[in-house]
Amino acid sequence: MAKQSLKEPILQAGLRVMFRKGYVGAGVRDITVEAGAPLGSFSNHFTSKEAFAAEVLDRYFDYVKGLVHEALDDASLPPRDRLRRYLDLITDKLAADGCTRGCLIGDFSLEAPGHSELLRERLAAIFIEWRDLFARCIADAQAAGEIATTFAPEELAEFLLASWQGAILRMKVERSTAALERFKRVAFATLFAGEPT
Amino acid sequence: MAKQSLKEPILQAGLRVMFRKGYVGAGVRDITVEAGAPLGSFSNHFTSKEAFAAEVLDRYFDYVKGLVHEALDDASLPPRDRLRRYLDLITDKLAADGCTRGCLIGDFSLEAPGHSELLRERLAAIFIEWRDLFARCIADAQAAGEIATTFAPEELAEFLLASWQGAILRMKVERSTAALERFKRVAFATLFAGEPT
DNA sequence: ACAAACAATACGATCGTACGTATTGAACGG
DNA sequence: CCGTTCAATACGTACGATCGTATTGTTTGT
Repeated sequence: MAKQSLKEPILQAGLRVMFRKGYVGAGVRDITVEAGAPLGSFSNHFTSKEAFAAEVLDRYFDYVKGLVHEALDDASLPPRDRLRRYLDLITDKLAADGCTRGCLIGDFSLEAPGHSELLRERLAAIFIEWRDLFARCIADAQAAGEIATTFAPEELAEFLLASWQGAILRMKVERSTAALERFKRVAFATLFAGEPT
Repeated sequence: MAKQSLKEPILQAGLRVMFRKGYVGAGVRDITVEAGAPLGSFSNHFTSKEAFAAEVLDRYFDYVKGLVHEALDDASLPPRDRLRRYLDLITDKLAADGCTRGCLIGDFSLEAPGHSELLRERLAAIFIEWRDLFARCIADAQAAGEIATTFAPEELAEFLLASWQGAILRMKVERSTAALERFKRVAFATLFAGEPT
């Protein structure tokens, strides 16, 4: 080994800067300056900005998966409440940043398909994995009679994730959590309502 | 007057290019080349890229409003079917482009808040106007007993628009209309379901 | 000493913007 | 009815900054 690597700080700075400025808007220099690293270190550790972004995205998704498990694996709560718990958790985190940043996965979803086929494919894979995590919880809720079985768990999970991204998008424009709260209010009264009696 | 103005062609080219590459990604040169106009003409007609984008956005929203009225003012259809008609209309248009471009309003919602306060404010205003158009139709549907009155029309309209943007986002990643079709299927069975009996 | 990583600089391309000039069509005086 | 004038617009080009990337030492820890 040589000197202590700056790879990790650069990745973390990349996450922050890309949150602020998006994939295209985040310059490599912006990132290295934020990391307190020289520009050359970027070339050294990453073959391209695109490959770098893919790595940032993967790490971010790992972080998100941690939050998902934190909420959805909580056996002390009924399954339906675990879903709400997740959304509340995210709401708090987004509010803590003043509603200025959203979800990197959603951000990249809008930008990346036009710029990078690599990122687009990574995103597609992420959504599948993400959806399966939620589908399991939804299936449990359906089995417990908390949620109507009109739709398959995967179907509801896809709808939830996509629509939630839409709510986050609105949050950024309005600089308010109103869209997030509205999503929860409406979704849990309709989408995640019990069986029609 | 002098020579025929190239302002209009440049605006139309701007719409196309920004669809493909986003706000940051679309260079002024890309746009003028697409328009077959010299770069100087851009400076002449627009004070900045930001102001230009605002003008493109306004024109795009005018176009969208045309589609909204086309679907929502169709008195031959019951109100609830008009909503579906609108979503079908958009689905067809997005599918016609191979699911590569989405909605400029959604695209800008992601990028603009971090780059331009001007655009952010325009977007917020657009969403309000847009929502009111749908709220009226939803109110009619509620009055006709087609949609449950659990939520206010404005509330449902906001939810619809935000979630629909989320579905479009997914469409771009998956290059398929599956997310759009799923949205309609689920939303009309839950969100826009009749009164619980 | 030898990899690995830092560190500094430079490349060509492209970025958004600005400026000076050429060209145009309509208004106006005779 | 014609020629001059004038504002508006097109147009070509150039600026300084920044883009992503590459290259070349220099330092560091084992």
